[in-house]
Amino acid sequence: MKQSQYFFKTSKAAPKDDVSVNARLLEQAGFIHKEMAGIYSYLPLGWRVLQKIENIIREEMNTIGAQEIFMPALQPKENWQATGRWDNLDVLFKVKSVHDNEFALGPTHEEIVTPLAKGIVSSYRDLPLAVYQIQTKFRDEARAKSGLMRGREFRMKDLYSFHANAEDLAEYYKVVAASYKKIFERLGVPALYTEASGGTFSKYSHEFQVETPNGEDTVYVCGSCSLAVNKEIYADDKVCTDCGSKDYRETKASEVGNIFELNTKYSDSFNLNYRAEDGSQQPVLMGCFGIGSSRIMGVIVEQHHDGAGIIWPEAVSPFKVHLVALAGKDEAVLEQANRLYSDLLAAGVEVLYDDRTEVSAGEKFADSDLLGIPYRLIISSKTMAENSAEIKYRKTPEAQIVPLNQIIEKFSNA
RNA sequence: CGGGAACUGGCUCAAUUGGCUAGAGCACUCGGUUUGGGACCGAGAGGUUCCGGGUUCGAGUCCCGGGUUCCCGACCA
Repeated sequence: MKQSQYFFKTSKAAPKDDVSVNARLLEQAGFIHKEMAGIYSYLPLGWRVLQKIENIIREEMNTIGAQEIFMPALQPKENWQATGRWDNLDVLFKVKSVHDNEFALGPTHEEIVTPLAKGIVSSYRDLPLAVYQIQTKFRDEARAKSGLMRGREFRMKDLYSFHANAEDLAEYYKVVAASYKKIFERLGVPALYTEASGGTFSKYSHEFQVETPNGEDTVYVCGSCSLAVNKEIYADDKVCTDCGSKDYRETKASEVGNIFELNTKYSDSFNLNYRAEDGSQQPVLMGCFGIGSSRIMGVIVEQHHDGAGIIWPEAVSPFKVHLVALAGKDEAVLEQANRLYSDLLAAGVEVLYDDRTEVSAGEKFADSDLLGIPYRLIISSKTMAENSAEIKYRKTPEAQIVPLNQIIEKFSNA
């Protein structure tokens, strides 16, 4: 993509109010734009990052046999009344049309997926099943805050599983937990497996917490095995359920995933039953497993930045390479940069090309640091004299001169 | 939902005790200069000072009401 035509603009001044690192850097660098408190537009750069995050999640969901579906954000009032949440869920958006029809704007999708499964599941032979979606969620938070960390409209992957018995549900719960661990590692934000309350559905749940000073949660991390406990259920005499240690340290963290055994909570509300082998009717057991993909984008920035800007992990960077032409009025330099850009595109390398001719070198470097793409390729009259390009790494001060004929090979497969 | 702070051009800010035609930088347009760490000169365009009321000869500034945003807390399937 040529930067001169790309739908974004960096700003020299940070946004006035936003103090959180992710809000400040993502807005200043032109990845997102705030529309209201907790509600953002994603510009091409930000949208690419979100897509990368969600594609990694998608790959891992598919790997554990979950099937992708897509459910509506606008949902029938009756379903929410059936579970009692029309009146009891304090973050629910209720919308009314000009015809006075009322709907819920989905904060989560148990009220859709459970009746949906009724049409599919009728026998033990149909179980187990797992479906997921990646969707925009709506929750009227009392206080939206910290950029993408807590929004009123946000992105989430939600997985729902259906089982014939508790053992099968417990088994899948472990499979998902292992999958989540891998996902957060791939995303560059390793998460603490954290014991938490089960809310209204179950005795317990597990959260995936990423340590960050800006996190909303307080967790206690076992010093010997790193199993964590959320403050909400932590006791002073807590003994680690995994290794028996009593040695805990306190830390701030942000919840990026949460997994629950719903058991028959929603099956009961919607009479989701199956016929067992002995001919009896039995309630289906359910699990629900969430990952906040837009929050993760914020958490990644909170963890990966420096004074000059963002430092994207390669797996989620909007582009792999930032090609910067320092051409000025030197047509030959510009031509060489253009040629390298074409070659990189032809080789399938994701490249953002700073082709702007009216912008000083210093400004280009400052913008490049702010954007945080892992590899910067510089073409200038200096590199041209050596028939080479300079590679500068975003996360280290290091730079190297590489002959032009080796550039494509270097980036096309690594 | 409680407390605090803020709101002036697309962005960041200024405007003396209530006083003249609301200024500057960034960004933008035109011309020129410049190109390895946020260059410069000249010209130009861009405003319902969050909204509504009030006080006053006169309100960006003072008063009342409302809104929005950020921060702290409470809340948080």
